[in-house]
Parts: sequence; C-alpha cells; structure tokens
Amino acid sequence: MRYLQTFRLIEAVARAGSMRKAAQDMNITASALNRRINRFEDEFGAELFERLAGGVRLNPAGELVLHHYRATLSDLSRVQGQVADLSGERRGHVSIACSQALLPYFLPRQIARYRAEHRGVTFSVNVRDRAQAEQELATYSSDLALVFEPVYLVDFEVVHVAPQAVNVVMRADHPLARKPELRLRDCLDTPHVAPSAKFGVRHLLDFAARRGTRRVSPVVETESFELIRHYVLHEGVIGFQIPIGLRDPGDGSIVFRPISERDLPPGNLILGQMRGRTLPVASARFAMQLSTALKDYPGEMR
Amino acid sequence: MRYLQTFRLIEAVARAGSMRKAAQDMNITASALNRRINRFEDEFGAELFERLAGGVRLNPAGELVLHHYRATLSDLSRVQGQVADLSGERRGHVSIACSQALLPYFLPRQIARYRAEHRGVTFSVNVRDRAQAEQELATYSSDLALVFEPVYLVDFEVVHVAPQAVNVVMRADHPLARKPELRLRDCLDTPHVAPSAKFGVRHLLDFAARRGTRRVSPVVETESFELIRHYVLHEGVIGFQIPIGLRDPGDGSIVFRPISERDLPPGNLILGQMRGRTLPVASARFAMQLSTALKDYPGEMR
DNA sequence: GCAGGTGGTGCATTTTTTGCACCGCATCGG
DNA sequence: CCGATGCGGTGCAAAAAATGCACCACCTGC
Repeated sequence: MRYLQTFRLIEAVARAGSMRKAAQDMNITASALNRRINRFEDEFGAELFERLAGGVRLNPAGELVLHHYRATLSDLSRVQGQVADLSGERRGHVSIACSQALLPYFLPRQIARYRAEHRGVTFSVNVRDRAQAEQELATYSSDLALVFEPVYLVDFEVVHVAPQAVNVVMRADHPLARKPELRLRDCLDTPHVAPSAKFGVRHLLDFAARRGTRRVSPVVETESFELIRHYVLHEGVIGFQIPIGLRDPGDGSIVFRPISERDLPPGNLILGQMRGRTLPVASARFAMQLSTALKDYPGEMR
Repeated sequence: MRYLQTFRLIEAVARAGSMRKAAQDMNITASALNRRINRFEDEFGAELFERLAGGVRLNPAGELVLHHYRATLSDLSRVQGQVADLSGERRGHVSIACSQALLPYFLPRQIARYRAEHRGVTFSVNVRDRAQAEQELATYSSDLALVFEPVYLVDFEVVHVAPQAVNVVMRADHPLARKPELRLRDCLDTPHVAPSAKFGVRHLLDFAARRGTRRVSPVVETESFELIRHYVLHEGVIGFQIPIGLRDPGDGSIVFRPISERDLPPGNLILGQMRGRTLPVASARFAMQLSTALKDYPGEMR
C-alpha cells in the first residue's frame, strides 16, 4: 500500500534516530525524506520528533502516531486476509512470539497440522523471552504470544492458560532418576544446569528456592534450553525444563521427573494476544487450534 | 490528511453508486477517479466494486475496506485529540446520537457544563431513533449514543443504564391529574397522543397494551415529542414521555404522572459506544460526565 | 577553529496525477 | 430495431507533485 509510505518513513526515522540515516535505509534522499516528514507534521498539526543536535527522536505525539500506524497496518492486513478468505483462498500470515520450550516439538507439529489444511497460510516464529514477547504484541510485531510465565503487562489479553510443572531432566543413570517425583532440595543439592534469569522456569526456581532460604547455583547457566537438554547427556548433572519442551527419545538415554508441587507449584504457559485487537482470520483460527491442542496436552510429563 | 484521499474517493463512489457522479461530488474528473480506484484495487489485490450496467456497487471486500477506513479515521482523530491534549489544549470534538427526549433539558445542560470547563471542545448532536443510533455507532459517525430502549445490536457496548418510567403528560385540569399514579387502562381509555412505532416509549406501550389485550389508539401520532408536549395544552388529551424529557414549567399549566409499574416496567435509557472502540479523550470524558449525571437523575419524575 | 555530523531550503528534473477526448458496451424508449 | 443516453475504461498531453542535487546554517567534539 503505497499511501502509507509516509508512515513507513516516519518509522524508519524513529528507528534510525536520524533523517539522513533513515534516508539511506529507505533508498531516498535526505532532502525528500525531510520534506515528507515536515509536510506530514504540518498536515497533522504537531511535530512528531524532537530535533536534537545529533539527530531526531520521537516525541510523545510521534509515539502516538507511530502506534496508530502500526494498528492501522495490522487492521489492514487483517482486512486483506478476510478478503482473500471470502474469495475462498484461505491465505494469510500468522506471526507468533514464543518461548523456547515450544520450539522442538509443540509448535512445529501444530504449524504443520495447520498448514496441512491451509497451504496458503505462512508463519513467522519469533523466539522471545517473556518480557520481549509482550512488547512484541504491543507493537503489532506478532499476532500471538505463547509464553511461559509472562510478566502480565496491561496490553496482554489471555486467550488460554496451560499449567506446566517444572521438570528435572537428566541422564537415565543419574541417582535421582530412581524417584518418580523429586523434591526441590534434592535438586539444589545436586550439580545443576539452569536457564538464565529472564526465563520463566528460572524465575519459578529462584522464587521457590528463596522461600526455602536456598539459592539456585547452576554449574552452567545458559539462554538455550536446547543446550541444557544436550548437556545433561555429557555430565551427570540435572537440568530444568517444562514438559511441553520434552519428549522421551525412546532410547532410554534421558529421563525427566516432575518436581513436587509442594515445593514448586506449576507455572503457566499462556497464549495471549494484544488486548482488544481483532486478529486476522488465519491467526484467530490458529489461536483456536493452539487452545484445543494445549487443553489436551499433558501438564505433567509425556 | 491527504494520504487518505483514495479512501475518501472510495467512500464517495460507494455513496453515489456511480463513478461519474462521485467524480462530480469530489470535484474531479471521472477519468482520474476511475484510475485511482483501479490502481487501489490493483495494489490491494481485489476488486472493491461490482461493475453493473448502471454504475457500481460495493462488494463484500469493498465493505470491509470501507469499514477499515472508517475505523482508521476514527483512530486517527482520536490520536489527534490526544496529541492536542498533551500540548495542554483540551481540544476535541464529541459527536453523539441521541433520542429526542434528551434534547430539551438534559443534553443542553450537560453540553454547556462540559464546555464551561473545556472551551476548545465542540459537539455535534444527531437526533436518531433507537435503530439508527446503533447504526450511527457502527459506521463511526457518532462516538456516543444515548437512546431510550435501543434494539441491542452486537456492536453496541453499554456504558451506562438509567431506568426511566414512562410518564403521562397532560394539562393540569385533566381528570387523571388528580391521581398520583396512573393505571395503563385509564390511559388507554382516555384520548391520547403517542409517538410512532419506532420510538422506545411507544414500543413499551404497545407491548404492555398487548399483554392486557388492549391496543394503543392515539388520536394524534407523531415523530415529535415536542409536538406531544405542546399538543396536550390545546386539547384535553394525554401524552406519553419519559421524565428526562420533562420539566415542570412552574406555572402549573402542565403536570406529569408515572404509569404504575404493575402495568409498565421502567424502560432503560442507555448510554453506549461502539464495541471495543477506543474513544477520543473528549468523548470519553463526556461519557463519564453523562454517566454520573444520569446516576443522579431522577428516574421517576422531576 | 576545523572537521564531520545534523536538519532545512532553492531550483531544476523526474515522476505521478489529472483533464480531455474518445472507445466499447449495456440499457431504455420510441 | 435503432439511436440516445449513461456507464466504466484508456491514450495522450498538460499540470502538479515529489525528488535529487547543491548548498546553507547550525551544533558538537576534538
């Protein structure tokens, strides 16, 4: 849609922090860009940027305008989706921000299932931590967010909640593997690998540990859940993960056990969208599929 | 905002039902208009109009696009209002669709009170019957609707409810004026003036009368509540009205009495907005003022 | 005080949009 | 049956708008 070009330019300037840089990014002269911005500010009736010595920065009015633009864009693509839909094409695009735990099994399967029925629908999957995911919704960068223990922000509208107990993952020959359920103190007494602070699993662990006046002191701390799963194979340590990101490989090499609910209540895996927003058809349908899939998914193990 | 011109043209074509007529309305050549429409359809990826022999008509895709445009426009003006607001100006515009009963006393007073504090805010008051008022919200033609007994449509979001008992209005020397409360049968036995079927008051009367296997048979039927109020002065008949549209003139020429709740439950005067829409600041504030004013307003008489 | 960055501007050039004339087509009325 | 009329669409030249280029004034940091 060419008529939104000016907004695209505004966004570019906001991102670049300088008109000249933005002009380069958008393959246009700084002069042309400058004039479009100025003209828009005239028509709109207010300046959008603070003119500083080293460039420009959005002022509050600019923030509002940019938000309006993103909302408009989102609504427009929703309309395009609906139009394609009523011509019987079932086209569209779903963008989802999610936690890492969804990557190995759950999401690939769900996306494949959806695409099996609607070949015209494409996906973008953005891995974000729980804070970023909500930001992603607020800027209309993603339609949906599926995150473990999000930091309830105002704009986050919960679509579905799936409880997930934190599990311990370890090699099958680990001493703790003999018990069907583990106590938190046993885990903390054992050398362990843990995700870094910005993840929900770690947040729950830290919280529960503090309650017992203990501390989580990982031998390896990482941002990658995949690394955790693989690391426990190389050293006799334990890792933490939620069941939706786990699956028994079948060769008996690895096992997982839930941590007792007495020590650690289940966290919530939450599917959400931007509050009050009307989602494109494809996203709305996919969200429904996710909801029912999550309902049937085992909260404990699998 | 010039960049929305194409949408304005689309709207004009939809309204005129023909490109040539729309071109005249918009002071532009039919050729230019035609090309803009065609180009937009190209970019958008779908036709918006059915090309008929005698002109064009919006197809479903076009309806969606037009709705998107109106929503965009509404959001944009909201943003403009907010921007003006944060520069401390308190500007804005409030458009309200309302029933006739609000015209003589309630709305003028409320608007004046609001404008006394915010001189920069302007108003448009559109008198609509209860069906039209909801339509008005759905097309973003009005921000608020204040209607008696609306025909609950899906897009109508209730902001406030104020019960209003139907009152009988008559000259002070009318025989029925002696009773403090009237029965419906007495009213129907007396020559009466009533509003036409599309109004809430009449709807309630018809409903209640049918329950008692009676019929409302007015000697004068009108769309004007003002006419009703004045007509009862000239002939010894009674009229029907809700208390918010009534006020004792003080000279004792006219009186009003409620109809017993046994015969006729109070109707609801409802303040509403388009579902899910974020109102401009001025409209939102005015809606709050209306809510509190309605809460204090007598539901019976005054 | 100079070098390198910024936003803004006058003017010629390029791109886009518009107006005019005209086409093919469907409908309607004699 | 056949013009007359009104419709959407198109080729081409004119008008209007956006752009690129060169340049200005300004600020900042070295």
